Amino acid sequence: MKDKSEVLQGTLDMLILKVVALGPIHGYGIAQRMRQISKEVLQVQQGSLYPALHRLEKRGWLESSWQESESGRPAKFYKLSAEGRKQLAQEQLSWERVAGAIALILRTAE
Amino acid sequence: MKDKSEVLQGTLDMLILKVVALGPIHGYGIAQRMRQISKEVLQVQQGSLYPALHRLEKRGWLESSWQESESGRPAKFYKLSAEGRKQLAQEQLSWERVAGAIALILRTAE
DNA sequence: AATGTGTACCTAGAATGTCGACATATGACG
DNA sequence: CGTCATATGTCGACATTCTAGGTACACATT
Repeated sequence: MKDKSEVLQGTLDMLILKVVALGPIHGYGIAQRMRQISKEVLQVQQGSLYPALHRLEKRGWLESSWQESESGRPAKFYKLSAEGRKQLAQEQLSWERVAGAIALILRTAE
Repeated sequence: MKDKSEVLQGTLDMLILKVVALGPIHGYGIAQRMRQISKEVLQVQQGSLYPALHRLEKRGWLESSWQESESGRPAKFYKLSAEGRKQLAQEQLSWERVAGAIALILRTAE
């Protein structure tokens, strides 16, 4: 009966990569931006966000550096690596393939 | 580097409910039908399929009965219950909401 | 007669990912 | 001084899917 768990398993990495691709941004900002662009639908929890960021950095798709946030406090800014850009492109293709297939099923008439 | 894992986490239940909604069908047939409709994209593994069917039956969304399959051998046929129909409608709505939100993010220009 | 292939069911264990809850710290504002 | 928004992080629980195994029967091929 959960109403708020809105991030589809397996899509979070792609979404993060995509948001970071829009320009360097810190973790907290990623969550805000995702929420804003998606009109409040996609709400990443912190317990999902930070592990995901570490995962992506470990795999070499993101690079980070400490800088000052807009509010003047320290924050870890992420940017996309070259490999991250490739990965994003691939995940996007895969998403479209699968989402298209699901649409086919859902649209099948009785 | 997995190439074949094609079922998006969280969508399997919905897909199964939808395929069963097309008419009574046995488990093995569900996998075939899904694969066929999706043009070979969605390939459910048996290790995912059967636990899912038991899960769905336990929750009261599917009902089963042993009957003869087309090949003459016994097979467990599933049909959608009234609650299953409701559940399917709800999951479909939720899917469209989330898939739409993801599309918004992916389409955001730099 | 033996072997393989397709149908049809099933389970156990591992891997993964997400969430809820918690913990920490700072700056701004009343 | 307390509270809120910002900002990072961890930990354990939970659900889901996959890999890999198993059983059994029918039919076709060798």
